Amino acid sequence: MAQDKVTSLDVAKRAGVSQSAVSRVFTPGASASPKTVEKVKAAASALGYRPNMMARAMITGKSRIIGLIVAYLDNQFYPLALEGLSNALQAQGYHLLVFTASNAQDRVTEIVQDLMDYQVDGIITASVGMSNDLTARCAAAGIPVVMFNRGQDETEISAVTSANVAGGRKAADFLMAAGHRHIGHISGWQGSSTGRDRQRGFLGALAAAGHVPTHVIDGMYDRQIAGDAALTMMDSATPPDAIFVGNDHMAFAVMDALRSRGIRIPDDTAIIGYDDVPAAAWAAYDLTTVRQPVNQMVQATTELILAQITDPDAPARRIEIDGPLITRGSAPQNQRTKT
Amino acid sequence: MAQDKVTSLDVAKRAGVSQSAVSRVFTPGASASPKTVEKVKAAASALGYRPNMMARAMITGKSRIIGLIVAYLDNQFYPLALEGLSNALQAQGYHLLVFTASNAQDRVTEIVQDLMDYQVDGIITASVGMSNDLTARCAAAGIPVVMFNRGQDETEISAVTSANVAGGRKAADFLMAAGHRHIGHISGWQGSSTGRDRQRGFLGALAAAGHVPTHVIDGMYDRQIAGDAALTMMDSATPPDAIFVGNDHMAFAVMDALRSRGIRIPDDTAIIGYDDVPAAAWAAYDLTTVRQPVNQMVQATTELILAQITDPDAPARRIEIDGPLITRGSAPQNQRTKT
DNA sequence: CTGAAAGCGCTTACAG
DNA sequence: CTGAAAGCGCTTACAG
Repeated sequence: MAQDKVTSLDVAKRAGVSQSAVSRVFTPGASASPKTVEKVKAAASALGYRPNMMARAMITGKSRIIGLIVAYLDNQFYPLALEGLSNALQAQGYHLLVFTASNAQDRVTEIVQDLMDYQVDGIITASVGMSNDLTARCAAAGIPVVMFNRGQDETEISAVTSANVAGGRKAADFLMAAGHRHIGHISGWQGSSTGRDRQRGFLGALAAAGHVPTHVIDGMYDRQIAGDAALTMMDSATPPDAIFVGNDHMAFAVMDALRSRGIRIPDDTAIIGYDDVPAAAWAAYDLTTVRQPVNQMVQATTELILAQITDPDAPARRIEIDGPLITRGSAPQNQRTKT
Repeated sequence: MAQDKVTSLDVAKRAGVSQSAVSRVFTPGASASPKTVEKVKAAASALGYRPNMMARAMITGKSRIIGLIVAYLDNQFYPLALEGLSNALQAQGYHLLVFTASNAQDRVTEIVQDLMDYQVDGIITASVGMSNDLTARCAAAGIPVVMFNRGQDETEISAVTSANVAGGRKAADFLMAAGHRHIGHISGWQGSSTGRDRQRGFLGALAAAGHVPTHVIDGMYDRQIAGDAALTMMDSATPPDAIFVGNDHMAFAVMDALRSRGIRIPDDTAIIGYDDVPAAAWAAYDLTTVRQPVNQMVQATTELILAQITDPDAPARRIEIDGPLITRGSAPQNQRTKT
């Protein structure tokens, strides 16, 4: 069943040319006479021949495979990024070998090892921290790495993020302008750069205006923890009239939790999230949020990794992309000043 | 920078053995004396050697890569499936090469071609129909294919789905038992087996009880279309007091649309979805839905594809996994009978 | 158990 | 432009 494995030699025989000629016809920068091209193409399609990428990869050292390490596919932002990355790379003739991983450091080591075994041309990590050791190994092996939606200060490794500090600032400025004076913060995981940067921008802007947050709790990017944190705040002596939540995924949980207590949004408490995932626009949440421009981030990541693959000496770069605050019902403009 | 490319020959020299000996030490079913193993392992780790998967793949004809074709990553069900599939396969030493694609038939042809170029050991398609031609080509090339969450009648190709007909029936029985008599249906895309099967089960159960649906509209697995369909139903002469929606993703849109009109759920209209994605349990929706047991589906898919890779003569199988109806607030039990 | 040798399916100098 | 030949890094009979 199946006379599989049609090789370039088979095509060569049928076309009456050498095996090298066949190879040249299928190699982009090749030189072959129109006549040869024609004969080879005819024979190839008759036989159903396609060059073996593995063999090609072994010789050229280019697999045209890019490793992607992701975690948390329950946060809508990442599937969207994955889809965008896959599409953008596909258009350039590259493909994504996906590895799902938690943030556990040891697993990441193992995974990067696996990735390297596959001779991937590059690695994109989304929502995973990379140790310096790992970074060093990739550099030694000449494998470009780009971190997506995560920065890492200590190492000189490329990273693409949104302008998280500025974003946190926007959330604070917006809330203060809307007249809020009792503002809480349920942050993103403080073990991540996104969580830290957004918090830094947020608290910085508050402090600059002489304000102090009612509460600051690490939501760990977890629904349960975030929801509980919100209730803790409301049960305190100084319940906030607005909460900035470190990402949309947690903000939805916070809204669910508050509503379960009969707390009205935004009347009793306004909510701002971060990401602007599709569900933020759904009527049930109608969430005011700072947008992470996922398409631009995907494009920058793609360009960066491709540039580094093309030129191994290309310097690591850090790209920050600014995103607007999207005003929706969960935190309207001039809420308190209308009173 | 980087003395990359440590080959088995380098290790052999350092260990004082032949290159074949090195290869044997790294080949699972090999035979090597303890002394050889020790010397080779020492040399290998000193040099940082790891076998080149590409070279290995070329010889053995096994890449340990499985192609995954997905679409619609905005429907939470698929990211979850992707994550599960990736984890399960990773545990078996396989990895997923991801291709995102719409259902456009031509693109799929092209993609499968790409996939075959990479010498993938198998292909899993999620939410994509495969033409007979494509199926034939894969069979000819000896590449196992498993369709995930989609069946296809005409071809003898493996498929794993939930028990969609039974699921549709459950939705109908539940709604009738709850006392509903004016029941509408916003179906999944009728170009898909899931959309058709759920509808068939649903309408069949209704008919068996002597009931006729108030409306049947194809929601195309699209939020906008589904929401509009719901409003169309409510604006008609016979507004339904319950709607069965073809999947959760559309059901959320339907709930948003109805609420925007001030229609109360479930008091005015009860809603049932299909999938039981995580968001169905979120308080804002609290959606009654028929669960697709994603973990079991993932496991069955993994076992099936691995079995077919191991034994090329393994017959194609169709596996249906039954899932329970999960009762939540959007469609309570005995709703009308309580009145 | 182990080494020498052939070969997987290609690309790429090397001479024409 | 084109063919013969070497070689990419491995695995796997084949003889010891």
